[in-house]
Amino acid sequence: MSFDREKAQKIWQTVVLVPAGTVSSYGFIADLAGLPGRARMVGKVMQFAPQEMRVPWHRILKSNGQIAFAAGSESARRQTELLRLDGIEVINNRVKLKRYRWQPDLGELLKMEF
DNA sequence: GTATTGACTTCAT
DNA sequence: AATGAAGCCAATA
Repeated sequence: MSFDREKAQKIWQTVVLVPAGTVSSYGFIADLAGLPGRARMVGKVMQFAPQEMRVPWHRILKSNGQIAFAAGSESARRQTELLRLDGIEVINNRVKLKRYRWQPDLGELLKMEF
């Protein structure tokens, strides 16, 4: 495989920081991971996230709060279920960002400097 | 090697 | 609210 393990690591590591009960977006994660403008790469890399890392992929949504998968698809339903387990309300394949958006503090971000 | 795709985002209609 | 175009770039074909 010709995939960039280093960038992937950084992305996974960033997503792991998203706490239960909150959500974030592909673009924002890309920014935090030092890859501004590369939201698509975040989604790409998620497929390859090793299970032992327990990456909370379901907490990542589009910038407008919608689930990235087509409404009604198998993946969308699974994501919806996981979000509800986190206590997040999902309506019409979308979440209210005003209510659930993750706002990282400096302490959390500093953990990533390694 | 070129071309298309896609777990995206933003701006402009 | 909906739609389209442009930017993005690694993975697939």
